[in-house]
Amino acid sequence: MNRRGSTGNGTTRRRARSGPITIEDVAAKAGVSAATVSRTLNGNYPVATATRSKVERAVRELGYVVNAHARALAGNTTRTVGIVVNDVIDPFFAYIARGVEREATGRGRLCLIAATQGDSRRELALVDLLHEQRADAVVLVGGAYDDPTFTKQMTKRAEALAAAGSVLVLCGRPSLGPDVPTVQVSYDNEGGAAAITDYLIGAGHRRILYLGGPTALSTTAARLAGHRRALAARGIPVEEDLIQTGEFGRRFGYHRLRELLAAGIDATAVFAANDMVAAGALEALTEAGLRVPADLSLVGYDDLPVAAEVAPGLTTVHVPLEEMGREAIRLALAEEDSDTNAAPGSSIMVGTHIVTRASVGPPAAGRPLRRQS
Amino acid sequence: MNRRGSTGNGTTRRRARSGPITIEDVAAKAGVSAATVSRTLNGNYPVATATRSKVERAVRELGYVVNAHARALAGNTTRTVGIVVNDVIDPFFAYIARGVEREATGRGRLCLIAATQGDSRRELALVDLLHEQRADAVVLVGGAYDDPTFTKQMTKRAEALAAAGSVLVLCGRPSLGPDVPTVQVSYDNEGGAAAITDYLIGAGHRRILYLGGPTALSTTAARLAGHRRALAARGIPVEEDLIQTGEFGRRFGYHRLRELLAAGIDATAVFAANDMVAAGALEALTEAGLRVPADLSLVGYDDLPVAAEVAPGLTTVHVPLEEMGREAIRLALAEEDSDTNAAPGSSIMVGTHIVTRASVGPPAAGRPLRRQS
DNA sequence: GTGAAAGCGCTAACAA
DNA sequence: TTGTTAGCGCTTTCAC
Repeated sequence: MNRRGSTGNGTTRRRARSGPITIEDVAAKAGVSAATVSRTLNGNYPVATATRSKVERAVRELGYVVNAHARALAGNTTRTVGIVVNDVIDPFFAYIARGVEREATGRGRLCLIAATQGDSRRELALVDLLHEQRADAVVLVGGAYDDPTFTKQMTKRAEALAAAGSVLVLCGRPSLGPDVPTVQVSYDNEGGAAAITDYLIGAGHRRILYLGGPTALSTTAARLAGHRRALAARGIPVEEDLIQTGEFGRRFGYHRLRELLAAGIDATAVFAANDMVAAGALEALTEAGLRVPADLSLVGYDDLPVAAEVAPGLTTVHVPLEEMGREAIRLALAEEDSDTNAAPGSSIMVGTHIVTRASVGPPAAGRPLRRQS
Repeated sequence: MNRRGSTGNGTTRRRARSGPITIEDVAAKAGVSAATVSRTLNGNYPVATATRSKVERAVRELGYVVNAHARALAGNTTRTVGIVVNDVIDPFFAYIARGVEREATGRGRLCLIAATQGDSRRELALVDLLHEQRADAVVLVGGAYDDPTFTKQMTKRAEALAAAGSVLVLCGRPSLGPDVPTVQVSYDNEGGAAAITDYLIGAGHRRILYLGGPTALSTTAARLAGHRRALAARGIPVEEDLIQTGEFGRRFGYHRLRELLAAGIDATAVFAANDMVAAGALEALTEAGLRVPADLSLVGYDDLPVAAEVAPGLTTVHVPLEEMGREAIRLALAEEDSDTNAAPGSSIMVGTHIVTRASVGPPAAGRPLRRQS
């Protein structure tokens, strides 16, 4: 409905209309052709200065705003990128999203964002939706689903995207397989974990409780792997009682450590799988009347804001999340912009480093540790 | 480049092509017309069951993905909404963004997001960009700019959007004026501030330090106004020394309170203009060896995650941020979907309530308070 | 229930 | 430097 009449209009005057202002309207008002208006607006073609000002004036007076969809359709270029996250609140995702948004904006792209709420089917549907939008790149962040069916379905979408000249970017999540056309941005998850475990060992700790993080998912299981590796490298036996995996949230850290404390734990330090878990652990410790780091040392992972906000500040592994988001777009658009379909799937790994705050000290004497009084 | 050849193809067979798969390809494969494919896909028109399955099969086998831009152009419907925030990291914005994203997704819309980084000119440019995208609604969140030129420019955009059948939504930010076509979602900023001040008074406090928040911007100045109003209502004189406005960040809370503590302050409670400031204040207090709430009570505003994360938990004013985001989209799309151009600018105010945690107690005896030792 | 045809608003050859 | 002319891929009358 509300379509403009055909051009077969009896009068020679501009036809009276109510619809949106189009490039034709601007052209008419400026006394030039639509092509000239287009060229002026896009500035990718020589236009006489006088013509240019006439056009600009007409645009201003008419309040003309180009229709991005018409442009996308005709020009075969959308100037948008998509990002799919678990949840826009979670700082882990939010920082990556910030990097994506900033880099995209810097390259003149708008950013489509969608949240899965941890639902893998929604994730697939959202990738489709972003494909429909013909986004120049679709970035998938963190939190993968460890399910072969899912992997197959996502692989199909990666291929479809690639066939359509776009690209699926895996940001901080496991690969879909060697032959799947994706771009990958990862960080040294295992290395960071090994480094901070080694840091704890260097501070004199031998009995370190590993707390939190799912057991299965490869990306995050890497942290535990790094922990084990560091222990092994120093010849410290791994005691399975000291490996307490579970979830990634603050609540898990609080509750599990609370239980452990009630039973009494024989450890001098806690390595929480991420800062959220660490914050929960700290709460349990404080509640139990235990001081950090005097009674127990504590480290986290990710270097989220909460690590700096708790008291004492958390020594943790810094992950350059925002940088990863930027890198995701850089890589994706590099493939895109350089017309070469050459690079079948570039991939990059960013480094991590330890941020020292106040939560680590030498091992305390008395053990096992229990809730006080 | 890469355009398909004209239809004047010598052969009767499907022409060999490499370009994207279009609705025509699906139609050919299913042995129906493009119109039928369209109707099947949109499900808004009767299609024979047999035909439907043929089409669905063709879609699946070809891996066809509809082109949203072509659809938008032809159907005059984009199914996207836009949101402009200061920064995607800031929980205040992130929660509202979550509401917008969820409500939009629930209504089959995709969400375009962009961040201003506090730059008003960027904000104007981003609204233009979202207009180009023909977003069904453009939501502007918080952080307004107190500048008549800016207001005029944004007003122009609100009008342009309205003329184009879209709508500008002001979410938690001041009105552009009575005649500007916008939708507004606000919260009871002043009421919340009055309520929590009254809560403090009820707990026995008479000398309350108000800390943080810009002096100028109307939205946030409302908090100070509410504070004053509650004091006045109880007949407590306002002492200007106890009004310490400034910024909205954690750093401000920390540094300003630290200075005040060094000089000694004669107050029994602190009302921080938001939870960030409160967190900073708490840090300064802890560092000074003062206990909350034993030595000093402390309240915040917004009920951001940090309020629950610090120890002791902050008693604060809960602002239903996510709900505001949802409401923004509901209102905007209600105007949109009900074709009535009737509602010139609906507006809604959501309520706030106090969340009680552990940071408020009875007034301490000894005063003035100083840094200990 | 289905097809043919027109056109959404723009860009990109190709001429001039 | 500018205008003319085809479409981009889809939806939607209007017929049948």
